[in-house]
Amino acid sequence: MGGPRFEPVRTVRAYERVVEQVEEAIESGALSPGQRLPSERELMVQFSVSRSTVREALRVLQARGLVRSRPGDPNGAEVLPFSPATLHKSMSTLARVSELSLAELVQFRMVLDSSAILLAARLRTDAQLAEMASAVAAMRAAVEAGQDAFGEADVAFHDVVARASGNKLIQICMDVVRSIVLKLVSEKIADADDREALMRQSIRHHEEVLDAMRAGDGPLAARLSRKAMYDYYAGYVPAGERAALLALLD
Amino acid sequence: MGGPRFEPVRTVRAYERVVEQVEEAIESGALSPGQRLPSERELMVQFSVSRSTVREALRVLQARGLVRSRPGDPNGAEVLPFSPATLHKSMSTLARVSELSLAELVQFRMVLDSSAILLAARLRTDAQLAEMASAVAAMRAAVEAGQDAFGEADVAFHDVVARASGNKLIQICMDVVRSIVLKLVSEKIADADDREALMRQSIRHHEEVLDAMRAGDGPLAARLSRKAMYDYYAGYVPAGERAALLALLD
DNA sequence: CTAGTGCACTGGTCGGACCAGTAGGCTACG
DNA sequence: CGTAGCCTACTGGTCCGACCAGTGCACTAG
Repeated sequence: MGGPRFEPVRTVRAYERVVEQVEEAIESGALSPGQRLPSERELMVQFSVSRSTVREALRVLQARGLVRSRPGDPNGAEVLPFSPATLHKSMSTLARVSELSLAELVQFRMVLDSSAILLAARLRTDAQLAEMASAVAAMRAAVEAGQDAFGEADVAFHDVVARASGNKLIQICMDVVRSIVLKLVSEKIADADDREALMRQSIRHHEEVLDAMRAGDGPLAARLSRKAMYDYYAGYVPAGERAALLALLD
Repeated sequence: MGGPRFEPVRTVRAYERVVEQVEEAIESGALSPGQRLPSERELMVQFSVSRSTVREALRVLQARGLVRSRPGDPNGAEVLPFSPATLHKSMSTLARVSELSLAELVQFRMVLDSSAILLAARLRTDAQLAEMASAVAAMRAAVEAGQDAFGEADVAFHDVVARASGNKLIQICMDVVRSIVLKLVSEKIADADDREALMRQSIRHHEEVLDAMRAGDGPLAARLSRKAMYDYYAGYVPAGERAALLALLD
């Protein structure tokens, strides 16, 4: 023992080093969204690697949502502003391959949504409160119109709440998980009668939550929102898994 | 108007179609983790594209964490079991480029952690409770030993809680966000005196949470955990942003 | 002054080539 | 007969050169 500690040699691929450098430039702010990378032929000179290597690096960067390239564009690849698209992608595959149950997803939404509402009840502006109210009004108007309009108004409501929570991470995660849940649920949509009853119930719940927020009672609003989410989705969740959701209700 | 609705032709890159097919095979279960893809030269025959195209597709799949390839391996690329690595990656870049503040991250942890504790208080087994107790004991023993051991014991505690919550999504997100927070905080570590006081305080808090869970009082345990997290991290959070964290305390 | 045409780029794809690894069969030696 | 060592047939990683189909811009012809 003693003597120098040898580390296992980690062979670093050439394209990985290209990725690292470009990634670092983007995250450090040296390259900001909207700016262009040099062309592939220019990059292969700067990095002194072949175009194949440059292209593989660009594919990785593109898969990570950092850049986008268009054929024929006289400029190089474009640096993109961050979008939760890759977060969404990886969470979606997580949901599929890792066997996330609908119950777990809904439970996660209950947690995030009620927390956002708790925060929003204390931090929201009056303008945001008005936005929420008009979203609920849109929901009411959409009962007859069709399910698309109702869903959109519902999403709009929760979007305002998420924004009002002041936490971008909560906002993004709610957005991602919500769309996954909606996709799962849309595959087994309830029949028309149930749907209309569900919609009316949901509107009532939203109004209650809104009232509680208006009154500044965050904990109440949060509790109501959990109950609302449960009532809305319980029918889609296998009976055996509902117990986990009930554990979140008071 | 009227007439056929023409959609804009979406030029699909060759490598994208390769990605789609392989991805579909993996997510449908036709290819399960541990299995091998055909070699690149074999794939270029099956898809009748060039090797460059196959390789770009493999780079994308690798960036998504679905496969891994090793040079010299007589088999092709290996199909990987899902790991939260790409989720972690995208959330990390989110934290960096999208300017997530430490306050937002800690707030997110407060939400997830307290929810996990709330669930765990009702769903945990006795064995898991014992694991938590031994983790706290390890924390106590580690105060003198060093900061690494303390941190590991702390992580172990929250890991058991996350598992006991029964929600894999919560578990994974907690893991990801926790490591990001720890990385941010480790850069501005408190000086030794404060640290020891923090550790002792943290242990006391963990014991209180543990007691509440033992008593089956989930809401109390959850409230205590939020308070504990706040006390532990408030010192690292700029004063102006602490208000958002306080909004989660009762 | 404008409409139209090229040209000089871009990224996407292809094919071939070489290298450095690895695994497993084969051989030659003990 | 058993084994240590070599040899070969693969693998992925990298490079090169070529061609195509787009795009934007300058230039030209009306």
